Amino acid sequence: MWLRIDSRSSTPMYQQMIDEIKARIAKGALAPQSRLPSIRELASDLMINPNTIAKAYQELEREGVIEVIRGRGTFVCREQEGAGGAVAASARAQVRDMLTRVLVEAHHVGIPLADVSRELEVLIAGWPEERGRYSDE
Amino acid sequence: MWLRIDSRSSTPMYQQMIDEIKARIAKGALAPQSRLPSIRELASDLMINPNTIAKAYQELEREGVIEVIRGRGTFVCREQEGAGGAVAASARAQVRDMLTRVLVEAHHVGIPLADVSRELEVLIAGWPEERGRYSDE
Amino acid sequence: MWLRIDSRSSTPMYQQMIDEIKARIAKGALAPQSRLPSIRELASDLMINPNTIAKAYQELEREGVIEVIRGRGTFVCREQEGAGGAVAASARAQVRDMLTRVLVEAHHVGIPLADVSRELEVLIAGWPEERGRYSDE
Amino acid sequence: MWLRIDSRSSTPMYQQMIDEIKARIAKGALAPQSRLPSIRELASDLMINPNTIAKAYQELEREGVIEVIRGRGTFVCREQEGAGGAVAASARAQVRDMLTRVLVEAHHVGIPLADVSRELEVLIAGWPEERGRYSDE
DNA sequence: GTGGTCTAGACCACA
DNA sequence: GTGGTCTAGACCACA
Repeated sequence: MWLRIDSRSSTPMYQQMIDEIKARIAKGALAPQSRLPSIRELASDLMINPNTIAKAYQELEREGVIEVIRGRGTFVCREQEGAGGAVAASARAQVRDMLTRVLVEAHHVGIPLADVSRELEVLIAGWPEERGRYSDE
Repeated sequence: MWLRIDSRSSTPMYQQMIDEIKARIAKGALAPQSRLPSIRELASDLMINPNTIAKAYQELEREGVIEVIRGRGTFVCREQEGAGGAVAASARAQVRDMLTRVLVEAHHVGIPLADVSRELEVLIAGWPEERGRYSDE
Repeated sequence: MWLRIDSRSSTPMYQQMIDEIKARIAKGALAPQSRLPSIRELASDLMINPNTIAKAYQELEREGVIEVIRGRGTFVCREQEGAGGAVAASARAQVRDMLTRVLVEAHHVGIPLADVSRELEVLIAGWPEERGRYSDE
Repeated sequence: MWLRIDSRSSTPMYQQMIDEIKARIAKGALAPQSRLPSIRELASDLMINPNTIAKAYQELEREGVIEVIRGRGTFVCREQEGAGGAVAASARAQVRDMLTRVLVEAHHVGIPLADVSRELEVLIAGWPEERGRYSDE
């Protein structure tokens, strides 16, 4: 089974697919240019309505993560480089926002903020491939 | 206006309220024991149906964040419990999960992971009050 | 403080008073004929609205547990003997209903029914005074 | 009629539904995995507003008794968790509390405590299925 | 088809 | 005054 989806989860199935595919790409488990299963394949594989797969793929395409080439299939885009300037600013704002949420949640379950920081370091240290990007400092 | 809600957002209004109130408490902007506006007050303030406010308050009460005192009003709880035992494990797993999401998202918008880490440090440094909790190291 | 009431509890304060007073009588901590504090005394003692006390006392009087004697005060009734016949049947039905609830709850939290039974035996064994009533067998 | 609800009862209708459904599951009358009627079905069946049914279902889901599968319907959960750790302790305390209430009530209606005990034995003996749980002795 | 969100408004219980 | 329950009905997201 190419993908593992939990139909009982509260996050919609199409969203789970989006998250999982983006995660694989980010971790290098899905290389740029590589081909994704067709909607039909995946639908019968997961025993899920094809419309659900289609919705996930459409959203991924809209985000510029994958691209559909008529008659050939669906592929991971070469590079998703965050654009500079205004777009970058909003992207950073979004990341900051997500981090704030993590801290708020940590507070309410009684986890010290320092532990959150340490946890992040561990995750980054174990991250598969961070191919020579430069910090924008 | 006590709270700012975006009725056009895709996240439900009641969820926005929950998030915002938890954030304020976590940041110390809403002190323990302090009183929240009554459902009717907030409803007329935000021009939102009272049922929507009630739903948010009920969920916050269920989470142990606020408490209702009959006929008197709604108040921020004294203390959010420290993480202990099985609860702590799942809470930490959740935090790790949220952090992973942040890293995945950062990758896709082209933000170096080191920048995410730095951003987190900045947020923690500016966090209003972290009253002497101990890391569990 | 004669009585301990939790204003934060989800069970109404007047109901807590009813439960507690009935429990004390059942356990012999409040003897028949003994005098209860006046509404005013209790209200100022607990810093609670007198109307709330009055409501509890009224309900207890309606149930035949206490009696108000004009100008003298409020007293625990001599004996609350369950009447025979039809009343007894409905009383037994109520008890059976409560026991069923306990078993349902026990099931859902994963407590074996045998443990519930054992727990009940322990409670009965430690019951202060069961003055020679006869089982109706 | 799948469910019997008393709209004149002082216990809210949604609470009656919760109690009844949990009771059926505990007695094995509603098997794990089995499907509950849809909100709309049940609403028109009972001539009750769908929102009221939804509230009951949501609470049951929160308690981990049933689960919603998107677009498919609502189902009884596979297994109710066994009581372990801190949860177990508070669960047992709650059961003890409920039993105490029963004894207090029995006293006041004149039912000997021994009869309560016997009644419980009868209920347990007639309990549909108690599939090999172990007492924690 | 399924459940989730929200409104406008009535009525009730509690303090 | 406070919050809780319920209705009738609209509209939306998901599968």
